[in-house]
Amino acid sequence: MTDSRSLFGGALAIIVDKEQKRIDIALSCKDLFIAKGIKNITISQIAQEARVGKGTIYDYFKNKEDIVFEIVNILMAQFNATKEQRINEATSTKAKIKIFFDFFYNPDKADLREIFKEFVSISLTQPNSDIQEFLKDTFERYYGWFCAILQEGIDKGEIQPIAIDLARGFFVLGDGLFVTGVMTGTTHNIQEEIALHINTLFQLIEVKQ
Amino acid sequence: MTDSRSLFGGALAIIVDKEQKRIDIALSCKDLFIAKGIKNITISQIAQEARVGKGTIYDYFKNKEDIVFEIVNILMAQFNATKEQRINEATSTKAKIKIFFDFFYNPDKADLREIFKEFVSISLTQPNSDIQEFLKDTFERYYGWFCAILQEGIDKGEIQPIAIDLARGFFVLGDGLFVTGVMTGTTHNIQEEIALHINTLFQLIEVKQ
DNA sequence: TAATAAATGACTGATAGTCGGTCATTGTTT
DNA sequence: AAACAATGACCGACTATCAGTCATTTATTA
Repeated sequence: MTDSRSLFGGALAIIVDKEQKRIDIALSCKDLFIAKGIKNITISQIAQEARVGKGTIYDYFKNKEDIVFEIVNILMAQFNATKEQRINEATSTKAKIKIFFDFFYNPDKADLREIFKEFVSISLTQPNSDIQEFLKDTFERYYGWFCAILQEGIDKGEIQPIAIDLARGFFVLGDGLFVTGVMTGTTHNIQEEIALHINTLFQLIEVKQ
Repeated sequence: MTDSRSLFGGALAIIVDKEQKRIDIALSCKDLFIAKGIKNITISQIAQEARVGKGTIYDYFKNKEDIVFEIVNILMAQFNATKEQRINEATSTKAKIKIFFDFFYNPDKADLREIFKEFVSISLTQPNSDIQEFLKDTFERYYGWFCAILQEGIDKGEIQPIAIDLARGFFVLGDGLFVTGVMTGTTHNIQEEIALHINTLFQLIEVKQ
């Protein structure tokens, strides 16, 4: 844990990489959050799981919600790292879009979705400026990306220009299915539902040869 | 409060209409929930606002979340009561659909949305069987209704049959916009966004004369 | 040894939820 | 009509729990 040193002036004591330790603590209790949910964990349990004292948790996090935020940040960063590549591998616009939405159904991402669910719950009722900023950035980035995929499809002559006007509502499809899916307990066939919707929409917006 | 009596055997004491009192308590603290949010209210404050003792709250509700659930139930029932009429007043299918989504933008329903937001947050992470049932019923009912509106439009020759395949994704539009809107703090122009999406979609699914 | 950063867990204040007891109302008995 | 019995409604003091703080200890380096 004690690895990086202050470069300014003489460091007189242990200097830990605060950022790294924050990550270590967050990851060490990730499974606990996924298994039990934020409401059913205590800070003491978290501290125990992370092998640190209770007070130490507060040296690195504002509160429980802040830990969830960190976990989401870490997992999202990992997710984003591979996402671009996976989308680029697809050839058609339709395939790209399906992959674009795979966050919502990819079995490998079940953990991320579970934490994301907690995060959405927090974001709805107790957002802070960091969360707001994160959400806004993430949204804009993905939405811009989604529009770029559509535009590319238009430029290539695959889909009609009208697709751009559908972008916003289209983009929100995943969120809507996710939330209603979780709430009604019908998350099993989200992949099919997304596929059906995209296929149907493509019947309408595809450029006829 | 003391009105109905047990009909079986001799009733020996005051009998209050439990259902009505549950409603009275819920409504009396509705504004408190809207103003502060569930996290920032204590049961004591709620009891004070409702002019009852703290213990009495627990005679009628399991916990704070249960109160939010009751408020949502009440407001939704009021909302539903007028919804059918408002939709029937519209003539075209497109107009009906726009009204169908007005939950998400009608200024008169801001209170309902505020409570609904809390309710969604709760439903995501601490659902119980009552909540699950409520959500499932509500969902099925509205989805069935939405499909019926589309089908009617198809039967009338207003829109193409393909619209039915879009129903699920289309239906989820409001939820998606609502959640992302709240999370990114961009709830102001939901009405326009819904209108744009519907108009665009109608360009594609309308039956050309 | 002095200086400083990091870590800690006992402590505090707040609050959710419980429980034993009181009160109000009405049926029953005399 | 008075006394009593039975019961549901109501309540707030009490308990248990837990988030968050802070005085103290430990570790490291010069």
